[in-house]
Amino acid sequence: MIQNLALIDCNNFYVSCERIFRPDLRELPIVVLSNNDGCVVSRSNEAKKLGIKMGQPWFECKELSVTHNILALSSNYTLYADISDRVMNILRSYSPKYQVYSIDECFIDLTGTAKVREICYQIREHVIKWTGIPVCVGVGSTKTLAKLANLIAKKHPRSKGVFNYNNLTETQQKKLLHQIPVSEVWGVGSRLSVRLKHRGIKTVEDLKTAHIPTLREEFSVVMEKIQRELQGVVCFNLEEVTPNKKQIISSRSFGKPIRSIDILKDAVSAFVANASEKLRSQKSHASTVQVFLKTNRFKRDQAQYMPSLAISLPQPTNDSLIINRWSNRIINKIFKSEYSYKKAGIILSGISPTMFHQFDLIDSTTPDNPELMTTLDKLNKKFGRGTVKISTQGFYKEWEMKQERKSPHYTTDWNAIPRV
DNA sequence: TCTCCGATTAGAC
DNA sequence: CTAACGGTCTAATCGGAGA
Repeated sequence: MIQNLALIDCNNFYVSCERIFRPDLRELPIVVLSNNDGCVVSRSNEAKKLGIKMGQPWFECKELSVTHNILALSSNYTLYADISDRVMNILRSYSPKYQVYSIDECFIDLTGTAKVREICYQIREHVIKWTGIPVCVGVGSTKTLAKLANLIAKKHPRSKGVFNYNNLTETQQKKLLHQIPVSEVWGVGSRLSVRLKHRGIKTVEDLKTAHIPTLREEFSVVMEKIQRELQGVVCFNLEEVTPNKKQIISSRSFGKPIRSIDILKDAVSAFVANASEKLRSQKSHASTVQVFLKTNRFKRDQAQYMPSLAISLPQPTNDSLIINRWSNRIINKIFKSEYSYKKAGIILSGISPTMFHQFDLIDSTTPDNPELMTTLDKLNKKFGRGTVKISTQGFYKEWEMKQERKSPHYTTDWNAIPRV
């Protein structure tokens, strides 16, 4: 039977989250900035119309923002994650088979459901009524086609936020795919679309009907799967259980350049706390710790230095204190005092489930302390991140990122609720 | 010269 | 006042060491 797979995608998600608590911002051109108030990562339709590009550095928008009074907000991920949870909880009530694909996207399997179109409109109404977030729904027989259908739902006002590709006749499908540039296909980014264009593949219909052996030769097995998906053959299944991460990264650009090793260690200990907490939450251990430092790559006139060093742990662990000791050693090794650093980070890899951990009975030099870590996680969850810290983490403020335009944590902090 | 494996890069969102 | 440019993850590819 043909799948009725729906992709629900929140419109301008971060901007929409901000607007829930600031109705005065509706209809106004606003954007949300990435960490460190660096780039534009979410735009209201009004901001899009004024020509603000996705990913554009905010300082480049200065002129536009002044002339058109565009408001920029720092990103508030605590708020967005909380709103996302609420949206996902509503969506999963429509089908037991679903996949939360990203913070603002979810696939739900509506195969076998009668009146798919009506249900999709109902979903839209339900979500906006209960959370205030506008969404669009695209339906197709594969993930790739559902994504494409969602694009139509977003772009064409006539669709009123819902588009079902499965309802089209073959002729209509062909005509539609012929109008969409290949760069809009899920998995085809800027570089691939240039290469495809080189081969004469410009529209989605071109890709769907392209010569298979050529496609395999010139591109990858992934491209072949994308083509099959466009033809209606399922190659990307719904992943109902989210697989454990194989690598956990925590890194950040600093608010200003850092020259002091102590401040760097302070910053990295915060990254360690963050990454190992994630590791513990998926009940895993890591066997490799890697730390990297970077100077500001945009300052062409300054000497660049981007050291990175990975070490294998004597035994796998998820203990923040142990990981922090190793990361400090790495920093001692790679740090050079003649540079100013703009970014640092930690990468945990060699990840395996906690239960497979082989205890080393002979070398018990630095035993980890699971009870301490569990307590630490509980306290930080209850009272907020950073309540209990490791090492000197948080002693220095110099490295903290710039966030000059942040909104309150409306839904996760009682004190943030405006008083009447 | 081949193979293995960690390191690095490319690409996506 | 001035300078100001994200973060996370996976897969593919590279390249050096040892067989």
